[in-house]
Amino acid sequence: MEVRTRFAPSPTGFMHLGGVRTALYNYLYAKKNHGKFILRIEDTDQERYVEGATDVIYDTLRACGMEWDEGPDKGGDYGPYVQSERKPLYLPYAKQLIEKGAAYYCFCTKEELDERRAAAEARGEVFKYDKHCLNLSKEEVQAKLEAGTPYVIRMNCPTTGESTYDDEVFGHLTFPNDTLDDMVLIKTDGMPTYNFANVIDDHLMGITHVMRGMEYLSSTPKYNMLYNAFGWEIPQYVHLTTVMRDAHHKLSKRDGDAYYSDFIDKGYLKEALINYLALVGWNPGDDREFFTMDELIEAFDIKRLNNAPGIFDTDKLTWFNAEYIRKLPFDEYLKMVTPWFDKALAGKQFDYKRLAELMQSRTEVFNRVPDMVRFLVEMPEYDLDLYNNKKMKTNPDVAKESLTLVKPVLEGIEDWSEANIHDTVMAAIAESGKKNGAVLWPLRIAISGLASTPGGAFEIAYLLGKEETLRRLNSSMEKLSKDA
RNA sequence: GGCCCCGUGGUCAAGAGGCCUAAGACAUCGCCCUUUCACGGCGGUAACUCGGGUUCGAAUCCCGACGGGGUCACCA
Repeated sequence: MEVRTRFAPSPTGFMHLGGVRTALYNYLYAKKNHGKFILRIEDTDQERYVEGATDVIYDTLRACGMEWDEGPDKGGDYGPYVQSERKPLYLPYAKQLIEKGAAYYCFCTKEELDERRAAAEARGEVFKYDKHCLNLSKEEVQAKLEAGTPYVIRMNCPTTGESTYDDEVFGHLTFPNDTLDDMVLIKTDGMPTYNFANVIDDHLMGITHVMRGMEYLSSTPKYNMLYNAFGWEIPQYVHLTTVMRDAHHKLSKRDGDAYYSDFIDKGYLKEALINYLALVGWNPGDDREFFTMDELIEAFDIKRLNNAPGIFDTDKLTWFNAEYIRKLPFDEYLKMVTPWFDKALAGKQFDYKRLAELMQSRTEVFNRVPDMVRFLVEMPEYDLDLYNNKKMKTNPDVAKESLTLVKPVLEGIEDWSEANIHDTVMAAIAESGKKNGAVLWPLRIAISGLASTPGGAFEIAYLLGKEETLRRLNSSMEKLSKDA
């Protein structure tokens, strides 16, 4: 039988990383088995409708390389793929259930239920719908319906015994039936609830493997009752663990670190994000860590899905990102880093190509770039203490001598190329008998004002240009004789 | 609180009774390379939640405790 998986997000306007991972596993499993990956939009909550939200879903999935085989914008043999467009479909199924005695009309209002729920909570009890409306006679129900009384349709759950099912990740699961609540299938507005639509659609769309977050673990017995009531085959369940921010919280929008776009905006590469995400809760069984999408497809195996929640480690993601950035073809890196250079260096002319060469191995996340290059346009205030470096055998006094030595040398350089600056200054140092570090360290400090910079004294002098280099050198020498 | 799930270093994890004196990666620390930093190379610190069983033998199986998470909506 052909494998058919689905990703069924509700359009909230953002793609949660946990959702991206769920989509990814669904995609990988389908592709691995030469099956179909279906995209279905679950928008049965009309109050939560967000303009443009489906585009966010499309764009994210496509950007990551998870092209779906069937979906709202693509069609397919099982459409429509947007639940709100499927609305007329659901009621007849609910009515079938009523005829079978597996569901019933309920006329209790939301307000009444809220009151009863509050009362139950006040008594320290768990609220469970008491099947009040199940006891209504056929005539009473008929009368209320004819009178146009608003209603919902509830599922009639057993209150005794237990339910079991098998999950590919969690194994054999057992739940006592007395904790099952008669969930609403059809809402007052005629829309199905997720709980209902999900079952109907998964069946109608021929979904063979349901991979979703483990928050559905305990409501799955109810879904199974629905499948059974209809006489439908129950799909394979693959419940995925939660992606956590730390041991106590899942990734949430409040941290500003939960959405795909948060990370892309910060300058994380989607390839790095996908690669890392795949590894939170899954592993290939060997020591491989780097995967292209095709390699993930090849390596993916449900059996290697973990059943303990995983913490999303930004440090590791950042490492992945830095690795991916280093592997970028230079031209691509240059293109990507340019806007980040612009952020700090706006207006001034620098040799971006050379700067990029120096920066590529030092870039972990693009949003850290501006702070790393800003010193080129604005000489930082710095402390004379920076001239103290034991290993370089330098201190403010040594620095003063070194800078005095190097200044006329720099002034005399006509061809301000990096190579020429290097050769000329190195020759002068050799002639003076000084140690390289004793000259080069102070020089770099004098023209950068920073303890660490992307590149050494020559690279920075070159980037700055002769005029600015000498200007900084002079001002640093002044500072040195004034304060030292 | 009821029910359910989970429990190997700070993090991701390998491990499916002897191969474990517990792999690998990130982070961290140290050394080397080097005109700084980064890259790269080498090395170190660091874990089976606890308590009972079962067994000749347990990180692996069972029970309990503890800890964490999930779920109890006309949200998905």
